[in-house]
Amino acid sequence: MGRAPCCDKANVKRGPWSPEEDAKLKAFIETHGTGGNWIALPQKIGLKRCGKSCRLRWLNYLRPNIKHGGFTEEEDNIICNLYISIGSRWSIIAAQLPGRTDNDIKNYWNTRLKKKLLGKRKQSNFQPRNTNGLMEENSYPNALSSSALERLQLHMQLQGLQNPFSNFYNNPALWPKLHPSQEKMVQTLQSFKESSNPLMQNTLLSTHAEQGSPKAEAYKPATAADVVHQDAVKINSSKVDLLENSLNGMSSMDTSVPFMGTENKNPLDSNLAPRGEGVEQSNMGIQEVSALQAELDDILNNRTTCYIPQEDQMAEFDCFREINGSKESLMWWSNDFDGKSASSNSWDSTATPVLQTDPGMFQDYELGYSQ
DNA sequence: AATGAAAACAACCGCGGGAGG
DNA sequence: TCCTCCCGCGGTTGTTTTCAT
Repeated sequence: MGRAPCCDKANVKRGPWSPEEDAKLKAFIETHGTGGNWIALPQKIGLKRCGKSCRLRWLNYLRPNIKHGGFTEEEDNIICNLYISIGSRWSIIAAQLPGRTDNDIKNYWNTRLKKKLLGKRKQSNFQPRNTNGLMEENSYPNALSSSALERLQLHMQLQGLQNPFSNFYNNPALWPKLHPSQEKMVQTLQSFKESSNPLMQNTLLSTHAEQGSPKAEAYKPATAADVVHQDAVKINSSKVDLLENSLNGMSSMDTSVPFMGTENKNPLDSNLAPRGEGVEQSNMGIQEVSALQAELDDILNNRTTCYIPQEDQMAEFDCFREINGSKESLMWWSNDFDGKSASSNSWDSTATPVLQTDPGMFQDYELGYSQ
């Protein structure tokens, strides 16, 4: 059983839109709106187009205040930063760039920006070396998806040695505000763990309380900062869960949830934990328990593991020789992140683009405008 | 000037999730 | 609570334009 088609494909026109079709669609929507039903809209105005096609045409080209082409350097920086931190979530990225659509940004990234940034990458490089300095087969970077590797490389290129999460972890001012119910939970849990690290509070919240709180569940993240924050919490909560469960000797632990699941899109995540392996409870020896205890302590004390490329790996990239930015350059997010931006979207020109609030925010590094 | 390759742009497709009955 | 419909998203494909030879 396949999915039912959204329209009768035999009777709809496909391909480029004519000026007449554009005019019809634009005129109708400007006077009547979409009517809340894109599927029915083409019949209303006598267009032989799929409703989805109409929607796409309107959102990407016909609605007011759309900008095409001519991306500025600042926009490049924003796109690059956000891609590295949250991946290909184009709608979220577009929400930070008024007048830009997710499709436009996606195309721009795929056709130009990515090449601009990665074009200088040496082929067949970034092979990790073993202790003898020899290339290893099937080693970690090869196991990463091209997207993950791309983001990792971009991140390293732009941020030097910094793990994107490390500054984020260490600077509470960068964290997005929590839902009030979450804040309350944090306060409760604070005394429980006596942790001085607010992120750990969030971790505990996520690990032990979030699923049981409909309000917290309903508080869906929508900003770039929210997404990054959520990723960070997810990483640590998974790990803390596993470690705590291990140390508690829970025999019923679900080891089917690896640290690096398919949802985990951040390449750096893979450095935070063993790849895809659960903990063998029954065979766990004292040494393993000690190691886990130490690892848990690291997390609780905010000593997050991060991928630090070796000198020789760094040297493999032309880009590193071009970096003149500061290692402290990852202060992407201001305190202005809050719930109000969560409702923004790419076609809402009235939405406050949170990343625009500080024009100097992206001065820490420059893209390679050498061409 | 012709032609093929590459780049850029535009549109389509299918899936997931939310809203509402 | 379940089911259906629709919207929105991200990946992919198709078309057009530009560039190099």
